[in-house]
Amino acid sequence: MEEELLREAGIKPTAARILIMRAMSAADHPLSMAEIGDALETVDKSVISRTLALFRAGGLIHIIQDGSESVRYELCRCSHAGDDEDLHTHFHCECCGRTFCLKDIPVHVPPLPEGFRAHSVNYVISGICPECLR
Amino acid sequence: MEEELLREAGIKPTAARILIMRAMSAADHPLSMAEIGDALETVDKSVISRTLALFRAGGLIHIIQDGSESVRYELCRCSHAGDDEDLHTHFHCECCGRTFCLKDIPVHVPPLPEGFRAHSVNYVISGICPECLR
DNA sequence: CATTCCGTGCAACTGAATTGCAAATTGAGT
DNA sequence: ACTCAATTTGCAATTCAGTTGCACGGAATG
Repeated sequence: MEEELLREAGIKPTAARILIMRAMSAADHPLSMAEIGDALETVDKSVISRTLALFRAGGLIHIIQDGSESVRYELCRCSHAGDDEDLHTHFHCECCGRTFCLKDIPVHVPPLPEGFRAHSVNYVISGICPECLR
Repeated sequence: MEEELLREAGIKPTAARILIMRAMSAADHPLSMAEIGDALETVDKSVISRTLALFRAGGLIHIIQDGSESVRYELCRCSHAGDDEDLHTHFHCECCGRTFCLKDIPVHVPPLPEGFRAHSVNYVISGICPECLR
């Protein structure tokens, strides 16, 4: 339940925060700030902005840059242990603008050159989705 | 030489365009619009914006979203054949903000589910670079 | 040489996101 | 339950990157 998750992350579970969390877990794909705003008309975008920053600091969500104008946010499914990414691939449709989670395609993190320390990965494939293709 | 490249792409090689091209090939990492602007103080940002759009349409450059506030652009090294990405990995340092090209690490494009058509790939690893780590 | 086209640079605009601040809400202590 | 301090919320104003409108100027064309 949403309240639990927030408490675990040390975040006070207020009404707005629960709503935002719920909207994100209801969606089957990463949401932009604007999309969250549309889904939750009672919540101001400034609150969404601050809440997402908070969630991110708490390791509850991560960011995806899919090539659309705005950044998208997605709940972490993995246990959050510093490294904050769910390692699956995303697909961004250049035609309809939607972003899909390709849960079955894992991201493989290659061995990095000496001295680099990896923290997260952004792996997005752009192209045309089945619906737009037909 | 820069002029050649532009002509090949069907782009008239004007002074500003050659300067921008040169700045990009001089850099060993992808540049943001702002960085190009800093390097070329005589060229207006509107010109840079329009030029980058032109280069992109001509398949000369591609985009990288590395998690920093702004998008970065990089010259394509590969022959440009519709699919416009150089398939190597990038590393973005969360500390100093620089973006490195990991030329030796190829991006492997996985087989996609039925009906998806891939066009380009954005593969960026974020973390801490060797210099910031010490 | 005249005319048209295109590139350039300034200024104004756009849109996403953030910040300042006052009002509302929360929850801790009594 | 009641009060008070601290936090959260929502509005308005701001910021900032990037883009667009437009007029000037130089290059290409006939």
